[in-house]
Amino acid sequence: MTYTYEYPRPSLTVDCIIFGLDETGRLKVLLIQRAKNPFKDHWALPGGFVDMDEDLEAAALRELKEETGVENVFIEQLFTFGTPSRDPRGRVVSVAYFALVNLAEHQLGADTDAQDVRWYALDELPDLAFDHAVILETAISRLRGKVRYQPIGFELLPDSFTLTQLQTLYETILGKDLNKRNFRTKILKMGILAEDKMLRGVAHRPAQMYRFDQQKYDDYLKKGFNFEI
Amino acid sequence: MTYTYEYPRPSLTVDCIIFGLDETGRLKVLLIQRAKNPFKDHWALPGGFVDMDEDLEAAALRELKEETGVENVFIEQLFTFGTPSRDPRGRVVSVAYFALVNLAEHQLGADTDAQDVRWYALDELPDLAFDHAVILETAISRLRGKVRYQPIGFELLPDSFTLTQLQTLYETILGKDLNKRNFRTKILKMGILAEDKMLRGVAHRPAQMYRFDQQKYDDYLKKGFNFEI
DNA sequence: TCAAAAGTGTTTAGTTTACACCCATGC
DNA sequence: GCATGGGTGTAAACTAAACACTTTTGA
Repeated sequence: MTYTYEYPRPSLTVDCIIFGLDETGRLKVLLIQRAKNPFKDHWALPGGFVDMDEDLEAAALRELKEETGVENVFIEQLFTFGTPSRDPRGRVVSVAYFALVNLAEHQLGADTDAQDVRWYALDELPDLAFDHAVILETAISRLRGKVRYQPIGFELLPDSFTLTQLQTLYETILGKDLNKRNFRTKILKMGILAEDKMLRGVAHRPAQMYRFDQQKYDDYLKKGFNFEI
Repeated sequence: MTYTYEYPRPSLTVDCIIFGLDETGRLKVLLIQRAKNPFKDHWALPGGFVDMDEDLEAAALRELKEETGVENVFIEQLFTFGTPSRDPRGRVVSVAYFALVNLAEHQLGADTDAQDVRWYALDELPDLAFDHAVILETAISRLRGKVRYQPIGFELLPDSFTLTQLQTLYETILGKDLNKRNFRTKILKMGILAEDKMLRGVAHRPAQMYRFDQQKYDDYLKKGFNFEI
């Protein structure tokens, strides 16, 4: 079966940039190792062709699940990449989506298109296929921007977390140290955290754990906000 | 001449949302009246099909020029719209771009695809073709967001302008009144404006006019900034 | 008792918000 | 001289930034 058109058409794909935090607080990105040419054996962002009757976002979620096993994530459109030379197979335009997830909550599993799936630390990236290094750079910039006006971090951390964990995450994303006193004051003043149990069994003073309070967060958003840290 | 592929492919288009300020300070958007079906005679955003060897941004600028006569503008990618039902001709995915221009600096001219080209005030919009009302809404939200962390307005106003003009623009975009004293203090403290001549011949105290100082603006950006008004 | 990380007090500088007032012009 | 917008002074409230200190635990 073939498909014929009066004018030429580019192929349309989606790619996913999924960021996760590992146990030690390092920011990682989800990559697959390609099983087919072009770029066989290279690492790449999960993604693939959009079906004819499928929403772009649905295509991204489908490919993500098929190639990596990751599902139930909130994705957000990042940018559309369409430089004519970006794919050796011909003109391929790709709509990129990104998401933040708690790495520990997702089981990885490669399928036929991918030989392997893995979380890579951002400072230990392999060479990436196509223009995926550029796409990833774009996603990192967006993440840095987003953190300034939205309470990122809750998606990345476990349900219950300490303020030090949250601060470390912000420091990782922003790439700079923050003042403990001021960070705590600011975050708590937002009133979007609820106290949870204490973190005990550590060789230092037990930490108060918090959960993200969705109700209070919604109220906070309505008032207009500023997450500048 | 026809083009045959092994798998079906969506069509790819670009659309442009061009905002301009008129003499009286109203925010307007550039629309064309379609000369062809579908949606013949309806008003729509300028746009069209992407050529096979053409960058997305180049396609947007080409279509903009062809359909409206507007050229030499900085466009920025807004979002990609791909709901399967958005175009009655079949699956059409559209990459939307937006720009801010000084309306007075651009001469309008319709071509064959458009019967007419016109600036429409945002509160007097006609029914729009396709999902262009949704695209426009998205662009307005982006504009409101952008104004908070970037010195928008300089593209929209003439080279030389008064602070009241700038304040009125911000009030228009944000949809709320701002305090004159505080607006002036904040904008001037940024140090990105240079004094120009006085605005004379008006029936009130002459106003100091300013120009946007590109050099100082670049310095300001390097330091990190906050355009929250 | 010590190391390690949690958590608090407080001062200072700077920013934001709000309101009231004066200024220069053309008609 | 008055209507019209341009432009300024200043007090009070709030935030941000910096730094030093106390607390609680396990080993």
